[in-house]
Amino acid sequence: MAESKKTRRSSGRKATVIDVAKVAGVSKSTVSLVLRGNAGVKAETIEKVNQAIRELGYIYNRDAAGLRSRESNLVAIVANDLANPYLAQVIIALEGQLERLGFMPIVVNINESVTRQTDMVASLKEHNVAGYFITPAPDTDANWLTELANSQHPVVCLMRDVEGALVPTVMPDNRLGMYLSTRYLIGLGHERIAFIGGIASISDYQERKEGFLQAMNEAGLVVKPSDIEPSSTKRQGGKIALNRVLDRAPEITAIVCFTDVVAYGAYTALSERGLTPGKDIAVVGFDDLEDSRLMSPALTTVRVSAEDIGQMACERLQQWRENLTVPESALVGVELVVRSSCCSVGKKARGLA
Amino acid sequence: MAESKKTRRSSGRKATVIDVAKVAGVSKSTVSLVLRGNAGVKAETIEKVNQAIRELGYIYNRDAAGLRSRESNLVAIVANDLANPYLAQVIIALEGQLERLGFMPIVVNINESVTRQTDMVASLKEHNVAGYFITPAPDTDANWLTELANSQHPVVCLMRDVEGALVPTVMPDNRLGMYLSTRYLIGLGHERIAFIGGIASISDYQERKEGFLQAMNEAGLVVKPSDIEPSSTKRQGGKIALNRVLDRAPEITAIVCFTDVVAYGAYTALSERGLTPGKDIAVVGFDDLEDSRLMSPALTTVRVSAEDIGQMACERLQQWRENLTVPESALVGVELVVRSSCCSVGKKARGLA
DNA sequence: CTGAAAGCGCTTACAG
DNA sequence: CTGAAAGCGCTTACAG
Repeated sequence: MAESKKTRRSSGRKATVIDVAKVAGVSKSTVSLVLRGNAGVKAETIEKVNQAIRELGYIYNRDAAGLRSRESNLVAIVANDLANPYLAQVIIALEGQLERLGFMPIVVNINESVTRQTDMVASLKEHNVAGYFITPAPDTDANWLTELANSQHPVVCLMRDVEGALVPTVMPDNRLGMYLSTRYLIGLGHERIAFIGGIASISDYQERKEGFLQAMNEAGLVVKPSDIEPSSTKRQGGKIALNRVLDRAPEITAIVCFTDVVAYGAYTALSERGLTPGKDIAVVGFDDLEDSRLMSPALTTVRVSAEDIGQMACERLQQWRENLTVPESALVGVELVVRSSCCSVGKKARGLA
Repeated sequence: MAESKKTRRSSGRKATVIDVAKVAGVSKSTVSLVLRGNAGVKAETIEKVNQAIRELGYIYNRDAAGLRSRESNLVAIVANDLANPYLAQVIIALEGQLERLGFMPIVVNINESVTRQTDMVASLKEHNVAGYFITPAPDTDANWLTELANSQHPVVCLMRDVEGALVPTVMPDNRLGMYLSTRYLIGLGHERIAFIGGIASISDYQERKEGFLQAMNEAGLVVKPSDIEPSSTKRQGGKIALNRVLDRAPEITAIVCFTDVVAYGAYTALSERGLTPGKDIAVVGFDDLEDSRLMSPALTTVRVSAEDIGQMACERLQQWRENLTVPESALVGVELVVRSSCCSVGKKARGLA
């Protein structure tokens, strides 16, 4: 039995729909209906077909199916940086959603390079993917993105907005998140607060900075331009930025970090300066990575649910496919998670002591 | 001009090879030869064809091409855990290599689940990918893997070995790496050394443990079973494992960690215990992640070049495709990177003091 | 619910 | 180097 199966399988070419039809004793069309899960085929027939498929080791040929039907089950997740742990979480959330909808998610990494982004997307077009999720590379051309959406399939931007592009974006409420964390620090009595990390050419940086500035302005606190220090979003960037800012102004008592990873870098730099976060200086992050509650002290940060981002992004893809109408952008809610990395200061601290 | 282009593009169906042939004034066959980069077409003709392609906004249909030629430019990277930063580095290295070879790398995340692995690979088969790189999920069936390699396209395992599977594996010399780091600790005078982190059902865990035990045995040091504490490979796992091991035996003076991430968790736990790595206790990791030199103290660890893994894995894929012969497995070299997380102890420390 | 026929857009011999 | 023809393995109307 096992022997005969093996023989049949390895004998000659791969099985096709025709072979399956023969073995099942039905027509090609019927096999196709079963393969596509079409309603209205007798249960008994379905069973016969599936039996034949197993027997022959038949493998569905999606190249042929896609050529004829012009449809594809592939959805591309075009990721700007696979080494970014928050993005990894978003990808995982997206994958879960997409599979439930019957899509095959494939991720393509562009490493923050517009050139790679252009090349990879061109290849994906040739493969006729059903839709795109994309965290656009810095300096992505708005027209390029709009054309992708027009001429091809649904496109949803994640995490970053490309100004002028007619494409829905799903991203955290960056402004609100930073506003909340900054207000929290102000409430603890901090008056000289620095903002470190992030690359100025990306939309989320601008939004987070605005949230920070808004909170400061509302409290009547001035922000010196030199207290804002952009940097790479890697750990190393946080370390460098923190040192720059504290070298210039040791009187700073609180640090707002562009992301948790930047905050981790700040932790390192502080420790090398003999300063303890949560005691000598306050630090807040953004993202609430899994690791952040394991830092010591545990990092106070802004939580953005990767699950929510994945879900809202998928909803938009579906809406686009079904109604053929371009969905609205969406802001995902944020939440301040208070842990142990912030101390009180000044009158506030004395008052509490 | 811009106007006429637009009109042409949006008028009706997508351009095909036939349209390109008409505009270029050549035959379908010639267009195909140009598309496939076939040698032996006049430069002038190539230019005419490319001009027509641009003019029409022609998009190559890989479903049709794949159906006819049975070839594909897709190579799948089946990743067990996208949240693992070391794996992210390996993926990035692999992508670089694959693109130079003209492949389109797509990554598929299986989240350490055999079920997802089976499902995703089944889908990839339907898409007729040209080859597979795979970091097998725990409890992967050796026969399943062998069959994948037999019946389909080249398969190269990364990082983990599946015992009994007839598939080449490219992974670090785990045994040597741990042997080196343990010897180093022994050289610093440590006698009671714990090994923490890692999941026992995966090959790299066994190999790293063996390297550790070998060094201990050679030095005539006994290892209590309770000084070996497996755990998840996440940061949280390292934290828990460290606490378990030190709760049982506070006299332990050095910790060998399964990975750098586990070591990060150990750092957290130590700090909460009021212990400083590199002063009160020695810690070594494995992987040499980018972050490890930024920890404070900077982590002593075993470096494995992700670039080398990517390169050797690609070589094997190519060899398989070209010679139709299954390549040998390969061990990638390792290197001990001494930084500041290890202290001397006992006679050794006193001698130096 | 089933069958025979056409066709998706390429590539592949093969003849010129 | 080019052209006419066949065919890859499906899905899609359409007739029964």
